[in-house]
Amino acid sequence: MHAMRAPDSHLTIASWNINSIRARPHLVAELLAARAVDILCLQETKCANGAFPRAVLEAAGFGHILLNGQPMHHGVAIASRLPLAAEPVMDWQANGEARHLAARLPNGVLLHNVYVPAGGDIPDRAANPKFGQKLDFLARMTEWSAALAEPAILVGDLNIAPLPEDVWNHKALLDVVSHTPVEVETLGALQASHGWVDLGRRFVPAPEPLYTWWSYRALDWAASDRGRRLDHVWASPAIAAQACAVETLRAARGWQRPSDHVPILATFRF
DNA sequence: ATGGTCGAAAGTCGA
Repeated sequence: MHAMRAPDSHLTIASWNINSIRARPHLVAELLAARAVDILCLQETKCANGAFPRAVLEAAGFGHILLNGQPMHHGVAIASRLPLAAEPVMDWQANGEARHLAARLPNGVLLHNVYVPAGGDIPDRAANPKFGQKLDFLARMTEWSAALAEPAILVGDLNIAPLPEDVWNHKALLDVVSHTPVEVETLGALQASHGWVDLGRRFVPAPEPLYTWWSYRALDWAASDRGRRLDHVWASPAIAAQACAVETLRAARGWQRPSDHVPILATFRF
């Protein structure tokens, strides 16, 4: 008989673009009932802080909640079973959009929750300012990342599927925003700036297809399976060494009134 | 085939 670690030595962090928390509190409850999550990072909450439905999280034991929301668009949140200490919030576009939250966990680890701009439909700066704003957001984030002084975990909707196997058809999506070469290169520079380890791909290596998002516009998302891996969990090398599992919860795309994104869960031995 | 579906909001716009 060999020794086993106590359950409380494991910590599971989930990241999920919920596409409006007020429209989908039932999904949060379903996730927290289905999986042993300790910390839940949400993106696209789409509500002001005062309108955030805290009760659904508190009822599930997530009494520690950090919010960076705004009316209508964007918005991020971190909800936790464990106490969190708020850390400075970044505004990489300097335009007030709520796209970042940071928290220090009880064990001292820093957690960053990010919602990268989608970038519009046309992959050209001149024709589509949103595309340039997306690249600029990532460039400023890269400067920040390069200067980080301590190990961290970075999760969120990065709105880029970097690998050929991160999309349902690499060639067909080369000129589709989220998978263009310039976006992949820009995300690669961000990753390299800190040596971030892509935990999704550490546990499901390419060329296995891996997706976290399926369009609402598909007649049958599961049958066509035209997905993209837009949601990520990254960690500094020292923290990545403590990761023991990653799961993308594909089934959540089929839940009632689903988000178009599914949760990605990472478990660490801390 | 330039569609198709969502949410927020009450116009369309962004995703």
